[in-house]
This record gives sequence, structure tokens and C-alpha cells, in this order.
Amino acid sequence: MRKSREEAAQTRQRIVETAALEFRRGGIVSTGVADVMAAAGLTQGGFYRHFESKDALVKESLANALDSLTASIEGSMANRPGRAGVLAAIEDYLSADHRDNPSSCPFVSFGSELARESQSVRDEATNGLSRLVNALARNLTGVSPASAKKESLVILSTMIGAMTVARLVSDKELSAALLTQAKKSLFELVRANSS
Amino acid sequence: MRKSREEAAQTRQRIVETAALEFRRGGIVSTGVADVMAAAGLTQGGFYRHFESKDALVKESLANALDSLTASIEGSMANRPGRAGVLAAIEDYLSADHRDNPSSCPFVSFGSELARESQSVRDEATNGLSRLVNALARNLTGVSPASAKKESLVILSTMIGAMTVARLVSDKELSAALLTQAKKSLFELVRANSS
DNA sequence: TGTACATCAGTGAACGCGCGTTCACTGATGTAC
DNA sequence: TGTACATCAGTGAACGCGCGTTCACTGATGTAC
Repeated sequence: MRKSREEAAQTRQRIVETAALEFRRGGIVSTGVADVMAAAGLTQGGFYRHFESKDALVKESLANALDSLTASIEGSMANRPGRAGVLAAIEDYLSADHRDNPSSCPFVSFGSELARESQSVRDEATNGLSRLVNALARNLTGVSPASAKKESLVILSTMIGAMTVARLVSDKELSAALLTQAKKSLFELVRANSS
Repeated sequence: MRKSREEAAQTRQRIVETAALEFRRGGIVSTGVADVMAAAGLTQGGFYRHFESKDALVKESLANALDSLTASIEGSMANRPGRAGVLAAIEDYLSADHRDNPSSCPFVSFGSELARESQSVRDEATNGLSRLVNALARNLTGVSPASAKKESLVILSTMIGAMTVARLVSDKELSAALLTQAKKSLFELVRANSS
């Protein structure tokens, strides 16, 4: 039954990535350790060979999900210099595709649950948010770095809020309007601050 | 043991109001029926004399919380005509007091959980959001009613997103900056659209 | 108006179930000589 | 290089516990005459 060290490391990574998806899909509290392990093709008993607790998995999978999100936003900005890159990132983030995709922004998937998580999980969320802020700020040209970071905070707040509400409302038109109006408003903000 | 009809109706109302607070404090999934009943000074067995299921209580308490929020925002706008009222509502909503108060906006307290709730709960959330949108739009003078509603969607998205993230980050300065920058940005938005 | 009975708000214990975590076990991997 | 043994990744069952819901019961309230 014992697997090689390399296989074990791969298994561990698979659990983290599976958890990053499952927690976003079903929420942190509602998704059990057994759910994650089953989704990773394992039985629950083996979980504690890799992690100290569910909390430790939440922390690691959150870091993983936030890295994915940052990479995704950097992908949207790639080859689009300065503020054009930010416009593209906003466009992609606030798309209907992103809304309907469960493997998306962890702040949207379980943002209100994070406020009730452990200190270490909230620290991880804070670090991940800072990475996002920096990624956006790098493309917010024409203002000081400090101003670019402040502008990033507003952009992220609006994107996360609009997407959170667009996900929960049961009216499709209202949901689409939330994304459209947030997009339009952020476009104006990003363009206005460039001059 | 039996209580009069009037007393029973008061008990029911007390359960709804207690639940509206407890669900915001602890989240929907993590707060049990027994928790709510105990907080209301009752034992869990009596719950089903008043409600068909936990889902029915979630729905009613959500409506109650959203009514409170709308009343609170209308209170901020009272005696401040037009856009000045909206500025006051934004100021109050994005305050540190509001962030540190668990009995606040349900979209912040359990917004990401709502996306996974039943259709009827999401319908209630949608109706409540529309009431909020209308309350704000009434004070957004100088533009058409349709434009005022669209502007309200952006204001609410930014307020909800900023507050959600401000609640979850463990860095106090970052949390304060999120509220401050969102406030500043929305003030500019509300003032710009008035002309 | 008074009385006999039905109703039902609320209690407290129990139901089946799933949770996070623990543990005995298996057998392939890793290590010591 | 080969062998004997220790290690440990993963399994499957069990632990105590809390969940949403049900139910028998109590006794004050409501109703019918």
C-alpha cells in the first residue's frame, strides 16, 4: 500500500488542488474532508498523513486558489500594456462565464465565510489579496505606486461585490445588469485616472 | 404549557429576529436551529410549531434583516435631500462601526452562502436587493430613474465588496484602506453623476 | 356563565446522519548492514 | 549487491459530537354546549 515519496508528494498536491476547487464549489463549512478526499479519488482516512487538520487544508487550498486567480488576472493583462491590461482583466473577471464557473474567485465563493475562519486562514487571504493588489497596481500607470494600490482596492472591491451579488440573485436580468454596470463604472474609473 | 395566540405570535417574531441576528453573526450553515432557539430563550423542540424547516426560517429572517438594512439606509438619508442623502448612507455603511458590528448587511455576513441557498431564499434576497436599489435610486436625482437604478447597482456592489473584504482581511490598515478608498471613489461617482 | 373537552405552544429526549478526527491494519517503499 | 527490517501512504471502520427533524408528553388556552 505504501507509495513512494514522489507519489505521496503528488497525492498531497492533488488534495490541495481538489480542495481549492471543492471549497469554491460548495463553500468551506459545507464541504467536508471526506468530500475533498473522495473528489481526489482517495478515502478520508489518509487525509491526516498529509495535513494536520481541515483548517490546514483550507489555508493551503486558499493560497492555491488565490495564486490561480492572480495568474488568471495576469494572463488577462499579458501583452496589454498599462491600463489597457487592467480593462481586459476587469472585462474577463466580470464576465457571465466567470460568474457561472464555480472554480473562480475565492473571495466571491466564500468571502463571507473567510471572516469567520482562523487567524492563519485570514492571514493567507490577506497575503493573497495583497498579491492581487500588486498585480493590478503594476499596470495602473500614470499615477504614483501608492495611488495605484489605492485604485486597485476600489477595483477589487467593486468586482468582488458585483460578482458576489450577481451570483446570489435569482433574476437573470438583474444579475447581468450588476456585472454590466460594475464593468462600465470601473472602465470609467480606470480611464479617468490615467490622465 | 400552552401559550395564548398572541404570545405565540410574539414568540414566532422573536425567533425570526433572533435568527436574523444569529445567522448574520455566525453564517447560515454554521448556525443551527438549536442555536437560534437557545438565543431566543427556547428549546429546539418547539421550533417546528412555528416553521416548516430551517430553510423557511432562513427565508423569513433574511427578509427581516434586509428590511432592517433598508430602514437603516433610509434613516441615513432622512432629512438629507437627493444625493446628499446617498453620500450619508455610503458614509454610514462603509464605517468601521458597521464593519465591526455583526448585525449588519446580510449580503456581507453571508453573501457567498446565499448563492448556495434554496430558490425561495435567493428569491427573497433578490426582492430585498431590489428594495435597496429603489431606496437609493429615489435619492439619486439629476438623472433618469433607469440611470439612477443602474448607479445604485454600482454603489451597492462596491459597498458590499469593500465591506466583505474589509471584514475578512487580518490587517487593520488594509481593512481601513478598503473602506476609505471605496468611500472616496463612491463619493466621486455620486457627485460626478449629479451634474 | 359554567363546565367538559379539544387544541396546541413549548419541553426534553430521541431519530438517523454526516462531521472532523483517530486508529488498527496492509503491504510496498526506504534503509541499514 | 542482497537481505532483513522499519517506515509510512493509504484503507476502512470507528470515535464522540452536533446537525435537522420527529415525537410523546404537559398543561394552559380556546371552544362547544
